[in-house]
Amino acid sequence: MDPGYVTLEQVAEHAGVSLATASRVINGSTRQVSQRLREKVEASAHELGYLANASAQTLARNSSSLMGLVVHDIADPYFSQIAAGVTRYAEELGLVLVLGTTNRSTQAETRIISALRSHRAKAIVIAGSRTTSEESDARLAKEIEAFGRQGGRVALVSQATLPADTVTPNNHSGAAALAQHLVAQGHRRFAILAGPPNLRTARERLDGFHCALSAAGLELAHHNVVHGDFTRDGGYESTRRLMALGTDATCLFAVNDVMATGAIAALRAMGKTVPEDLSVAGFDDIPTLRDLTPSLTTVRLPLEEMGERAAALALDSDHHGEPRVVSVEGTVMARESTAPPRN
Amino acid sequence: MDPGYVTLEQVAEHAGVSLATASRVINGSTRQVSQRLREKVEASAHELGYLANASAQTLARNSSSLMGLVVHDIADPYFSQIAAGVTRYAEELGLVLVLGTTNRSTQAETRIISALRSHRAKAIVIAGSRTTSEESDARLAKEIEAFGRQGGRVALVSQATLPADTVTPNNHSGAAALAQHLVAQGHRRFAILAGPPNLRTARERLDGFHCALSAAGLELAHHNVVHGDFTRDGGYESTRRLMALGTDATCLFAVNDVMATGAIAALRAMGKTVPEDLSVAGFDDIPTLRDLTPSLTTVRLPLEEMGERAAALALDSDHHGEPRVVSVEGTVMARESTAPPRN
DNA sequence: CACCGTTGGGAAAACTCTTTCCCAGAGTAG
DNA sequence: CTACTCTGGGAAAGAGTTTTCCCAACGGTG
Repeated sequence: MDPGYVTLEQVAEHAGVSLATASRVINGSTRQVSQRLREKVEASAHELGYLANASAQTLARNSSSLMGLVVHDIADPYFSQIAAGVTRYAEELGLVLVLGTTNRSTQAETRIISALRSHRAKAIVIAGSRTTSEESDARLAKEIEAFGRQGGRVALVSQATLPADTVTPNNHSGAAALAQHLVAQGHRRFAILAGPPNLRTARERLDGFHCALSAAGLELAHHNVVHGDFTRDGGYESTRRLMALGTDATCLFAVNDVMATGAIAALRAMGKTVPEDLSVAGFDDIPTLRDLTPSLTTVRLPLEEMGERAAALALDSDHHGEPRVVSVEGTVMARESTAPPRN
Repeated sequence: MDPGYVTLEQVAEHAGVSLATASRVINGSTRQVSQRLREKVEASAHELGYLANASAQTLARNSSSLMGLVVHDIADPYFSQIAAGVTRYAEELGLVLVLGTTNRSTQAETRIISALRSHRAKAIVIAGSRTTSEESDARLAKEIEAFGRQGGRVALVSQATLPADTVTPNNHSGAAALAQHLVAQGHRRFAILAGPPNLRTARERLDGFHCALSAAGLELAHHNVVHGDFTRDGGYESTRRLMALGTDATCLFAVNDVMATGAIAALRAMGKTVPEDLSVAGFDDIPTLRDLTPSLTTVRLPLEEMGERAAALALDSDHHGEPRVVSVEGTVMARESTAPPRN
């Protein structure tokens, strides 16, 4: 009856040494083992095809080689980019990455984090903007705190209200820079697809854009700001509503690229051409969207790098003070979807 | 000194019962526990904030709640779609998903699988076409076999040479159906961006397309088939090479959507318009690419569903015979990037 | 009322490692 | 030559669960 795996005890026996010695050979412990025994153990391990039992190791060491990543939706290119960065960093350190998706449910989020806690994960990266709801934040903060007491560390991507290291895009300044660019192009009246009203990221981009307009002495008409889902279809839908009400705007700013994509599709369906009838700009610079026609004016965010840096923060175990905040600047990518307005 | 976690023993003590009883209450075992004790234990567990140690459970049960997913690149929308399907299924069953990315290295692949083996994962889904290299397949087959002996199960997405359950798109028939559609539109001379020569998926799509042309009595000129990377940039590059050599084709078939995207970009850069100067078709129907202009004629694959079905196969533990193969048909999506050729 | 089967509780072994602690032997200094 | 310090090996004690095995109590049958 082949159980399918070999234990360290069998390796030790096969090599004619004690369990302790075998253990010391397999994982280079601080203790020395003589060359002779070392070779014997290594030979036996190889011959028997020994593979350590990770759970037993985790239990004995009380620390695992797992790292967690929590995203809203892995099929969303925004998150899959970040995931690629986190993955790369984890792989480099020989860590195993656990992926949890929340579908924007805070309940799922706490469930996932508690699962990671139960697995004694080393660190967790939580990506994805949070709603501004106080009460779900409190629940999450409690989980994070519990995780910290266990010796785990958390880093966040693009959200700064929780007590943990954070990598956050400077949404405010990115949106402001975009606004300045558009104003310089000659636009004076803007419409905004502002996404969900309580989503922090969406809010910051809206605010940044708004501020820059104010600074330029321009007003943003209330009826030109429409809220909707943070998705392609949300952008489509919001644009239809905006146009149905009529707008005098010459430029439409969607607070992320996928919404901008939906907006362009909606405008095309209505027989409007971009940028001739209306300019459209987005935010994020999603790689898969770079080949849209017209190509999208947007703000580039180094998403993969952000993931990597968040992973690095989460795994930097010798920092123990105030949460650190790394702010990442976006750069305006001027492309075809915006053009000076026709007078 | 707060260790940060509560053990089952502490719960048992707090509730005034034995460790065995506490264990039986927390995970509904087959054994009954009286209502009275059950409530006491539950109350204690809740009061102390008990969270089971997953490693200890895995060790004791010799079976974990982990499920593995192996992809080439999580930022590639093809894989992130599949990942979304697998995730959904895993989450439904309360399993924790471990994500491994190989960057198309078979070495990384075996490393990841052995890590999953060491964690006593329940099942693994391996997504992504394999190269047709015999020798790396053999190594992988050995890992999979070892995993099976441990009681784990593997399912593959889109590759059928290994001895494990497989969900595979019918690349051959999908490409053939696409070819038929294009021939019916009036095209007679085709060029193909065939991807890497040794990549199974690419090969099958090429073959299917080729077969259908032959059946229609059409030839495929050798110089009209160009190989290159399976990526957006590979498509761009391949198209440039194709056009530099000159082609008489009226329609260009790229064996996946991202390559088709690169092709359209390259053509545009050369001042050619699609579909007027040249029709372009792809394969996969990546959602984020649906808003391209012109919209892409392609073959739709239900990627998320494929991921889900693969997960289901991998977790269906009462099947123990020959590997099963689930074939998924693609459907031709006729859109704007192809049009009847101008005579 | 004796016997038997069932129910529910607890003690303890098992799972596979890591690490502490102890000990023998070798080397070194006084 | 003794005493002391290293060095490297092994026995055994954990780590936190699950599960087997044993036992007491109870209810029903003849």
